[in-house]
Amino acid sequence: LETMPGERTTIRELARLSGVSVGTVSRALNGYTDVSPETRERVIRLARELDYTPAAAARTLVTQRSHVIGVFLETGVGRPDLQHPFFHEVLVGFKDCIGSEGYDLLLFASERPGNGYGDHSYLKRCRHHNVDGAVLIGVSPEDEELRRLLRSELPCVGVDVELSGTCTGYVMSDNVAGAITAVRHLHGLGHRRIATITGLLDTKPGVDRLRGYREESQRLGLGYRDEYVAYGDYYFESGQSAARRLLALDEPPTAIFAASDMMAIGVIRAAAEAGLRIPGDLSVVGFDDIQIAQHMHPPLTTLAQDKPGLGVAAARALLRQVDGADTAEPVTLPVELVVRDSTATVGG
Amino acid sequence: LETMPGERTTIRELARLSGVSVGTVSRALNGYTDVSPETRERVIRLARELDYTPAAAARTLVTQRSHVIGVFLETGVGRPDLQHPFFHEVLVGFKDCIGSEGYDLLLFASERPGNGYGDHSYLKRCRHHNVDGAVLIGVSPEDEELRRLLRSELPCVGVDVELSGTCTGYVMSDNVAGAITAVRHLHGLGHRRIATITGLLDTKPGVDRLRGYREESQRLGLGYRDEYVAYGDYYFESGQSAARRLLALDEPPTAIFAASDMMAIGVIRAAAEAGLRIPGDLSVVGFDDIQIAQHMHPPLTTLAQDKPGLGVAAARALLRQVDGADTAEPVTLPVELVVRDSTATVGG
DNA sequence: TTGTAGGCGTTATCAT
DNA sequence: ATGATAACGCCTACAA
Repeated sequence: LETMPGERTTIRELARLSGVSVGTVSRALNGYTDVSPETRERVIRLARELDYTPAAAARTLVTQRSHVIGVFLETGVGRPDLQHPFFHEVLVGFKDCIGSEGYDLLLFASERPGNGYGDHSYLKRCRHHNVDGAVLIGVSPEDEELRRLLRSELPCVGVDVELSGTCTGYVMSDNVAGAITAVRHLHGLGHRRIATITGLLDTKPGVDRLRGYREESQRLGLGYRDEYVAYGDYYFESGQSAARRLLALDEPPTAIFAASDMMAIGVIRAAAEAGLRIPGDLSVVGFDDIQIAQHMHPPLTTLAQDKPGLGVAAARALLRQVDGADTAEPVTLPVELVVRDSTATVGG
Repeated sequence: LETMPGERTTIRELARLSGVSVGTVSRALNGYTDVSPETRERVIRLARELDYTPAAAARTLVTQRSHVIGVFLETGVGRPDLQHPFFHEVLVGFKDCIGSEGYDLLLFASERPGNGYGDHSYLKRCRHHNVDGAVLIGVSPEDEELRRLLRSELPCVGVDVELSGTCTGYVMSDNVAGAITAVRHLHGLGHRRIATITGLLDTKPGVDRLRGYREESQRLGLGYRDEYVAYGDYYFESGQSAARRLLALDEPPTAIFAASDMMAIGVIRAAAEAGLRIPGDLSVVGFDDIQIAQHMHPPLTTLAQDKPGLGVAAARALLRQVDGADTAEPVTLPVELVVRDSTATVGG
């Protein structure tokens, strides 16, 4: 009852050893009902003893289902968002959820897999590996190659990017509501001169957070001041320099809503340079709730995104498509205001 | 010259359309020399027009090479190291390097891929997908299942974990040297009462950083004080509470070497609580050089690990194995002292 | 309930 | 230089 050490145990081997045909083995292993209990038990036991595992390649070939989900996680210099640990945290949630459903993840790394046949486009790479679906993170929606993928019949889901296509959905935090909450929180503390530092405005989260800021400012009758909108790119440096400009204004803001925690940290730094105390002289609200946010000095008030939750939502949306759903509703997850010590009543 | 829209273009289709046999098409596409220039050109052009890509599954089946590298990135609660963005940064370097060599990454997510055949062990999961090699991140080397994988003939490489086995190597920063450098730096600034906060001592980096601290302390004649060694787990909270204990000592240290930046940030926080100024009253050195290290207040002096470099080194080591190398030397990468503002001359 | 056989898309080994 | 043809490991009608 032994096999060669280095050799892969095949279904044929199992058949030989258990004295039935390969067809029967396959049926037994795959839980078909039309196989006698004794046979099934014998086969399963043997499979366990020999530590048998089916060859995914063979199975994929015949069933045309790979049980693998493709992941495009763009980390190039063009899309620096990915240095952001944010996406990795989303990916963890995605992985856990999809894993529990029997799928593995293929992280696309090569533009010419197997060194063959020239550069691979999004769609080509998916087809090459026969992935059952794909999740797109940090991609730019304008890309023509990407549009071809979305036009195909392959289930896709975007994270933090508004994708539309045949079987395509996306997940995103409720950025507008988050920004509104931020402004309202500051307003509630008595602030009337509230500025914002935006994220990249070629990303939907960036645009939405700005929109929420504007809407709520207007609604609260704060009036719109062009000079109170500074443009950033989510990163520390842009937050710091934007804050410097803001604080140098004739009528500087008493509160700043930054569209990311990293920028908020930059704001705090700029405030320190200017000899301002947080939150005494300036209140700061961030966005994301990254890990160190709570460990800053002072701990940062921010809008917490449910990062693993976004991953789980993406996974669910994708699996629904894979299982043949015909609709692909975009899903929006709520964000939560976490009040810590970087905000206080105005002048307080 | 058209194919069905949703249908996959196969090599057979290519053969039909170009009027040659599938064998010839395969040879033409794979760059064999024994095919006439005209035929080759015709086939390649057709393949491009039809956006043909070979089915990885079929190819894997016959060649027994998948051009896929498996990734075990343990993110469970048991191994919380993975919340650490550190490993993700390593993974980026790994991915880029391995991608340029024509490989893609399979991120293992499911314990029962395809919902079949019971839970999969490390080895089983690798065999299932026929990966050409595997990289192990955040795993515990004691695991019996893991040892079975390492005993197999499958090329493996560990990151920050000392693995040994048939075709197994590992990559790691020079943690001992890093700790030595930290102590020497502080000693050079006049510090004589230097404490440390360790990382997890069931990880090699944790042990090595402590060893370096001890060795250099002894060498410099600082004497060994048991009370100057506090135990942490790499995370903020442990750094904070360890620092509180250290600072409450009768003869508190004037400098603390923390085995991670997160703990160093915890130290800074504890110092602030105690009314101590950094670096005036206490110097702090971290380890890792995580992104926010430079943006802290004060910017953190730390030992920078080359995270993408570790990934690249891991990739190279693994590919060497895949290509048939018989040796698997562990590789150690140097760390670099980055002096910022959290360290100063004693009492300065 | 079980066996047989065809086929999934390639590559590789023969001939020719 | 090219064309058959046999694998690769598995699933799934269809037959028995």
